[in-house]
Amino acid sequence: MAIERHVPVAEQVAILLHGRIADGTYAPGDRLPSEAELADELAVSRGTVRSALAVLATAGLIVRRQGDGTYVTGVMSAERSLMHVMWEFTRAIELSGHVPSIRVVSLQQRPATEKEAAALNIGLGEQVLSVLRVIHADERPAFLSTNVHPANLFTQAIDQLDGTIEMRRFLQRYCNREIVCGDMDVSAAMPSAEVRDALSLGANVPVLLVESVFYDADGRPLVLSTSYYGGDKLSFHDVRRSYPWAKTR
Amino acid sequence: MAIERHVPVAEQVAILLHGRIADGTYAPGDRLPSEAELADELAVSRGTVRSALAVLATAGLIVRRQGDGTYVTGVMSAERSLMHVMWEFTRAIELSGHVPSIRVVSLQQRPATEKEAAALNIGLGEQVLSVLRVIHADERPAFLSTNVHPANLFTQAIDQLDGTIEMRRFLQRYCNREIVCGDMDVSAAMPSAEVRDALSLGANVPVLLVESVFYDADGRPLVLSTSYYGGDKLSFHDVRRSYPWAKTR
DNA sequence: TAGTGGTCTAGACCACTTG
DNA sequence: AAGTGGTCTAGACCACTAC
Repeated sequence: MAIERHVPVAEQVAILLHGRIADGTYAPGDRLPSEAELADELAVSRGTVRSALAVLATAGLIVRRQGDGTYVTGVMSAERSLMHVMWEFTRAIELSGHVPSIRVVSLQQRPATEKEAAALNIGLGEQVLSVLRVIHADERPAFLSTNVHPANLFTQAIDQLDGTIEMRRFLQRYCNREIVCGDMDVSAAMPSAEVRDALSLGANVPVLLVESVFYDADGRPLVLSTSYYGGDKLSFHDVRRSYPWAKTR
Repeated sequence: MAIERHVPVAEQVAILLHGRIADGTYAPGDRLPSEAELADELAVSRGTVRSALAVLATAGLIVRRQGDGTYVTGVMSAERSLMHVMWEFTRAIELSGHVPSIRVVSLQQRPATEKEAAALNIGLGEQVLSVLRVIHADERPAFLSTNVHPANLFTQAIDQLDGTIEMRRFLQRYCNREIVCGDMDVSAAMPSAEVRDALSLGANVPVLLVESVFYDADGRPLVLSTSYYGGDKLSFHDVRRSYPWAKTR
């Protein structure tokens, strides 16, 4: 028998409301029913409705105005931060209207370099799993990406691993770990000959270089990722996350 | 008599706990008192304590583990997203250990171009306020930035505006608007002669180009910002914001 | 098993916007 | 004045972890 997963009520409410926005029951510009009405209709407490609405508001799907009401914005994507782009290349490519595919160049286990050991918080020379891939958009190479994981996260033999799945799912499936945050460096660079080749670029075309370390909820490094992007630009949406009380005087 | 600002209890609790973490009362690695103990000590409800802790957890200052406890992480900066970097250049420069300064190149009012009108959701040819600035780090130019605002946000005469203050404060002070989210494009580019000059760059050095539109809580565009960054790399920290239920199956 | 954080409820009052 | 979202409370039960 499958594990019975307890699904929080607020989550179910959020999914339900998300569905109503997605299918146009609540269309962009519409005002949603009040918290009290929703609580009444769904037979849950007002606090539960508020939790669900807070999720949708944070995602940008709705806007809430005290004394007025809750309105549908028309924004539908909740996963457009730069971090999401970097850990879910294919979704980012889909969102921009192209067809993604992942090709594995190499997948190997080897000792960590000094830089990798420092970033992943492991001993120098400890084993790492290194995955080099090219992510295509409509059969044209877009990203050249190297993911380096601490090998001790994995229990499977290396030839059991499927390198064509997205980094985040890869970590979920094989390590049962969830990416929660990341430190990222973005810079402009002239590509080396290898990178230029892999991305089929002309001469004298700069690329974006994104170097990231992603962590789980406990702050453990899961992956050091180095990605070159040869396309036009990376687009994303960001929402404020500073302290609400951090007013500028 | 000054306006009496009502300060939510949860916010006061968050500030208090933030202070205890900052001053080492709760040191990195320490376990915080339980929610019940904090609620008891501060004479507030457990829900209020939870709200405060949620803010600190989102900022990354603490980690919470069900059945175990709440722990201090050692991470102190809550404002390191790329969006914050782009709207608070000087803070980003400070965080990287340098001394920032802002120099205004020009500040003028003129009709909007087609691109500006589209981005700012105003009519073509409506007036905009355009601010061109160079942001220095330790007397070396780091960013060349143009901010274009809808002129109708401003009531002051143009010569009353102080262009040396940060964009976010600028909007707060003169328009009473708060930046809440933004759409951003990041790309690598070869700088034009003017940009190369302004940033004192050598030949054949690529720059980062960040084009952003920032919005207030109601989705109104406040500014179209175009920034060139001539330094090594932009570093920032990002926290997951996808739907908690958006599990990858 | 005791104690932690996670969720939900029902009710109250406040701040704000709209008519 | 009526109705909205924003905040806070007190209490309950559950899921999980450490001992």
